[in-house]
Amino acid sequence: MSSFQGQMVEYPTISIDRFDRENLKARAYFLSHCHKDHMKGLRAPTLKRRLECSLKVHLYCSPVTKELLLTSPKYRFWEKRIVAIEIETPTQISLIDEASGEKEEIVVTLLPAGHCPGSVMFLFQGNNGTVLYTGDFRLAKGEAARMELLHSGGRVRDIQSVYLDTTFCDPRFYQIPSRGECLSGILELVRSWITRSPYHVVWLNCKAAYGYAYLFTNLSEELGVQVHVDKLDMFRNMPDILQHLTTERSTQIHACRHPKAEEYYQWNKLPCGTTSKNKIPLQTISIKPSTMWFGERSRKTNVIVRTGESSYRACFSFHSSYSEIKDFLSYICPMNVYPNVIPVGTTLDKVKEILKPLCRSSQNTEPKYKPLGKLKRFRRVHLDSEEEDDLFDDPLPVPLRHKLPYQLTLHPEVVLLTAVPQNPSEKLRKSTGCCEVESVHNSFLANFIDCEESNSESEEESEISASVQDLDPVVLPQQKVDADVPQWEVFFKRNDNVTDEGLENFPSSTETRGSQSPKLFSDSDGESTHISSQNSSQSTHITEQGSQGWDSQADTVLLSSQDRNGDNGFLNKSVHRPKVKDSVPASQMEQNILSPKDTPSHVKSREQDILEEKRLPNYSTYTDSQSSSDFEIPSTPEAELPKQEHLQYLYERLATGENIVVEKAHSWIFKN
DNA sequence: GCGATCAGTT
DNA sequence: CACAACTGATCGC
Repeated sequence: MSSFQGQMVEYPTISIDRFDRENLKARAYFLSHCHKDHMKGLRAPTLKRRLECSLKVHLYCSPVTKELLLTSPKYRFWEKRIVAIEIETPTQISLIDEASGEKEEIVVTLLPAGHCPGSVMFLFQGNNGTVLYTGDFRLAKGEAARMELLHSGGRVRDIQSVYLDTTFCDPRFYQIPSRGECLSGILELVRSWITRSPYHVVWLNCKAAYGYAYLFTNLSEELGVQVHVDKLDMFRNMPDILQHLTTERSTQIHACRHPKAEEYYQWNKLPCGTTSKNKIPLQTISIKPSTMWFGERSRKTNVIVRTGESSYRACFSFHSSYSEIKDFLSYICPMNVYPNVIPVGTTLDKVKEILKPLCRSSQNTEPKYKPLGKLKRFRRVHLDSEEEDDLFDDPLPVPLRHKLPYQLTLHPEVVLLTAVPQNPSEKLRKSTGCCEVESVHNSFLANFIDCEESNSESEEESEISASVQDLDPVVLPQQKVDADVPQWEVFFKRNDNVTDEGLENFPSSTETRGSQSPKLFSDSDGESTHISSQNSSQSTHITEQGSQGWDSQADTVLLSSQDRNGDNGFLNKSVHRPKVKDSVPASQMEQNILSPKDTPSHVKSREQDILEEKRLPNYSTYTDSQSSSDFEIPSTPEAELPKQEHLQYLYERLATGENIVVEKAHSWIFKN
């Protein structure tokens, strides 16, 4: 819960995300996203009255936020006073004191925050310096480096203060599985269920909050099944979201709600009814998106956790993890940082203690040089003319250039890779200002799900860890591999460190698919579910943008290949599959088919086969879009660019299963 | 009656 | 152990 009071020390005449008390006097208002806890006072009669007499007061937000806000009649009175500002378009605003006529100019730039549809960060530039208000955000490691407008003259802007979303700024929340990993996990769970028969349905037990649209659209996109929701009028002008939603209950994916949701959750009843239109009982599983987090050194487990016979929790987070926050802030390296949130169980001082070392020290006021890697190199020459923070020499800053799709603007050569098979939902993501970078890439990446120790909640039945077993046949574009840097995929061998435990997580996907059995794996003791993390925690951060946490990529790569090998012909969605006994509960089927205790030996050999294939010279066919960009954009200024021979060495050692010195690897790749 | 606040729940 | 939303009780206008 944000404890930001609405005002920044540098620009106290504007108010952001708070509209009560002192903020009633603001010359301008800003709303970062449409969540209630950032809208305090926004519909209060006092503010409404003020608006009626102060005609120059406006509310600035993203176009999507405006749309969502005005959907609610309670906020309609704002209609004439909301100014939608396009993402990444520096815009000058005059802050006028209506009593004195005093005027101050400020330039604001909206940057995508990846928190929910329309969510943005605000970058303010004015006479009191450049400040960044992050609102709530979920940005993967390295994403700040790709935000062009955070840079100037090839460097990170000199930022005076950051007002930071510190929701998870505590080492407890060291990592949260990436959006892509979570999405993949949920996708495969849903797929494994709804492909059994038309009467197998999934209920996504989501809160009434913006932020799940991206989940719905991705599931719908991948599975070709619309999502049943109660309301969709807020998306009426967002066709790319709208097309994936329906208010018609005869679909297999539901996100409809009910006041007594918990009862439904426990009894696996669908809020909109328990039988199909022709009175056939529906087989329902429920999935509750929840934040799951993992400590730095914790064991691995899955992003899907089974909580009952037919109920699951799936990892889903709207906020950046501890390591993502640290990456973000250390990249920006401002003079000051102000936490917007004090997480429960910690204090302002503790949070500051964590964040202060990531800021510029008071001794060294010189902004640190931030090499921009490819971003810098790919900047066009003409851009240099508008660099060096000189926006105020120009009375009316205009957009820096013709607006390109986000990724194009930021990382042109990555776009060449991903834009080839135009992702049909890219427009949507753009339009919602949410998660563009990661989503787009992950739809190709087929990120998978493994992460460390679960924060199981003690509720409902004892939890059963479950793992989704295989991935959908993601069509990867043929991708160019950076020839300069050794590729992890070439060297990594799945069975390096595969223990029996590890294998349990990887029953053959061909097996699974062949029988249309569930792709879930249940394990009652939880101890044996985790994938041996030795290797993957050493895995280098070779994802490109949309990059995830720094581990688990090895598994991701493996699974992607495994899946594609075993599963290419499987495209038939929503067809009845007679082989499966519809009435058998998922748990039973999983036990029957995927019992960890008797993983058939041929499964292992199949794995080996796959791994062999992975090492074939034509591996590039299967290579994820994981270019080397992260090496070229070190996440900290101190980070050393790994040398080719080092990487070569590292990968070879890992590939052959030999020990390497972990600290050494970390010093190349990770910050501390 | 409405809204703000708080505690509790999910 | 979180979030974001909701519910219900209480208080004040």
